[in-house]
Formats: sequence, structure tokens, C-alpha cells
Amino acid sequence: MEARSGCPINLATEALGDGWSMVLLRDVMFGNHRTFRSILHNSMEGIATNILAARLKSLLAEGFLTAAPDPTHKQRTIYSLTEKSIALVPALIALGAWARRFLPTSPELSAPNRVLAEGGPQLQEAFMDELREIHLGQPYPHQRTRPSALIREAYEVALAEAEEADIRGNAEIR
Amino acid sequence: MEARSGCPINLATEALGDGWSMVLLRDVMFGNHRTFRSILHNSMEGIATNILAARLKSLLAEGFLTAAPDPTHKQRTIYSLTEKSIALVPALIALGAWARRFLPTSPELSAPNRVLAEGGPQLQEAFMDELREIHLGQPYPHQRTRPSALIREAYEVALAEAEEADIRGNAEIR
DNA sequence: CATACTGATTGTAATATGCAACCGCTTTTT
DNA sequence: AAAAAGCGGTTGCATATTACAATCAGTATG
Repeated sequence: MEARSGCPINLATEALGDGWSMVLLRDVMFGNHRTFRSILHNSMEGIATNILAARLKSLLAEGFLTAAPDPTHKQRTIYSLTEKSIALVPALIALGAWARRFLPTSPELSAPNRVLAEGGPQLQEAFMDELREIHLGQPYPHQRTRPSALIREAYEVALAEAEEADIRGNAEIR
Repeated sequence: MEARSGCPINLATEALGDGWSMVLLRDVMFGNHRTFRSILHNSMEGIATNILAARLKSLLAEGFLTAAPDPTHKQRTIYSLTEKSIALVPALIALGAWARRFLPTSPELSAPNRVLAEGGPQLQEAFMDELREIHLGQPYPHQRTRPSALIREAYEVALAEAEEADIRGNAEIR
């Protein structure tokens, strides 16, 4: 396909400007869902199988993902991020930080973004290094606690708080 | 419309995940095109009038833009950015920086993004303050050179270099 | 041997996008 | 005063994309 223009924003829009690409990259990146079924069943937004198949195909074609067979399961494909998609992390974090400020995001689902946004460039770089380890097989070059552990912890705290608030809310109703 | 989920990335995708919204915001933001015809005629990507009308309508409805009549021209509408869209600047810059690295961007059209990305958070904040002055009527709170001047200059330098290279290229062909 | 899981494909309906022509009104030019 | 150009769109039609539901053949598992 011919590009509409050579403007960075336009090319980024042409590559990612649809209703699913960024959401799927998020699932692989932050949810560590790396197979068709894993993405499908954990999709908060309820993607259909044909759309998922089509999107995965185009993300492969555009170099955002690579596919490899699972040695333990003959027709399972494991998808991996590439440097191209890992390099999107700062942009996704910036976009998420904006969304937290201006859109009705839920506290639990915002927790990962909040941690990474507040952690600044250093934490984001460490998270990207972690992704490079998981998806590209590059050794993790830090001694520090892994960002993914911080993210998981923050998510669980936010989830517990949400449940507690829910219980209190129900108690008031009763 | 009901949101698919409360995840920041998903909500951002629902708001901006189409082929035109970000490109139009770019035109208003970096190109200072603020009327229907100005956007239409300066659109590098060649948007159609019905699409432009539909997008402007939805950007208004979602609070990315506001509309005001032009006192000097009875049926001209002037569109302004809102704090919501101005706050997108860091995300757009991060996305553009990614695109410059991984997509075939043109040097001239990349110049604005390069300046703002290399200028860091300080320059980005100053640029946002400039947008707040232009679109929200807030006084520009800095003494420093306006970021828009730096951007314009970088664009013109890049354009001149591109033309020079073009001339050299033609000379070689002859 | 039955059941469920794997990554899909197919059919159909709804929605979005792209293209070109057209519209009523206003401002500028001749 | 008449014509031309500019203004923000709308309308109709063709094509492309997306959504939803059902289905499929090839593994693995109990």
C-alpha cells in the first residue's frame, strides 16, 4: 500500500490507527498473552476470532510481531514482540497517561500505566529491557527489581482496593 | 456509545483509533490550520469533505476541539484546541519519534517532531503553553524564544536541504 | 474413544470510508 | 451589477472494513 504522506504522525496512524492493533500489542506487552487463545480469552474488549486472526496477520506482516511454533503443542503458535513494537512502550505509556487524565479509566486497569508513567524514563527502559529478555532472548541487564513485579503488585493492590470499596458499597445498600 | 473496557490504552484507541483523528489534530496543532477549508486544502493526505465534516463533528462532540464563528467572515468557523487535545502533545511527540525510527518518514515533515522530541519535556511544555495562548487565550508565560519559531526554522532548513539534494540528484542524472 | 482445545475460515449483516457532484450562502473581483 | 471564488458543509453511490455466529480439521487429553 502506498503511504498517504511521509509525516511521522500520519505513518504512525496508518500503521496503528485502527480499533485493535494497539490493544493487541498491549495484551502481548503488558498481559504477556502470547497465543491466539490466550489473547482471545483474556481480551477485556471481546475481540472476534476472525478479527484477531486478521490483526495478528497484519501485525506479523508489518513487523510488530514474530511467530514461532510451540515445541510442546504442535499447532500452537507463540507470538513475540519485536524491537519495533518494544520501542512503542514510551508512546503507549504517554498515551495511557493522557487517557487516565481525560477519559473514564478504571483504577485497576490503570495501575500498570500509572506505575510506568510515574517511574519515569528509567523504569520504562528497564521494562523494555525485560520485554527484550522475554521476547528477544536478550539477557536482562539490571540488578534491580523487575518492573513487571512492581506492575503486578500495583495491579493487585488496586484490585483489592476496588473490591473493598465494592463490599462497603454493598453494605451501605443492604 | 458504551466503552469496551476501562483500560487507558483501549479508551485512547476508542477515542483516536481511526485513520484521521490524530492527523487532523496534528494539522490544527502543528500546522495552525483552524478552518474547514484551511485543513482541507493543506491536508497532505487528501481528506474528502464528507470525512472531514464527520471527523470535525466527532472531535467537537468528544471535546478535542471547540468551534467559534469568525467575526470577519460570516460563515467561517474557527476551530480551537482544548486542554484535552493540547495534553496529547507529549503522546503525539513520542509516537512521532517512534515513527521516525521505524517508518519511512520524510526528513522535512519529520523536522517539527525532531525538534520537539530532542528539546525534551521543557520545550514540549513551552509548546503546549504556546498552544494554550493561541487556542485558549491564556498568556504565554515564558520569556524564551517560542518553540513554534524553532520548529518553523528547522522545517525550512530541512526543506532547503531536501531541495539542494534534489538539485544535486538531478545534476547527476543529466 | 470421546471430549475439549488449537488456530483459524466462512457466511452474512452492519458500519465506515472514499469519491464525486452538488448546495445555499457570503465575500471578492471585474 | 454581474460573475467568480470562497465558505462549510450534504447527498448519493460504490467499495472496504468490521462485527457476530457458526463451523472446521488437526491435535492433545482423560
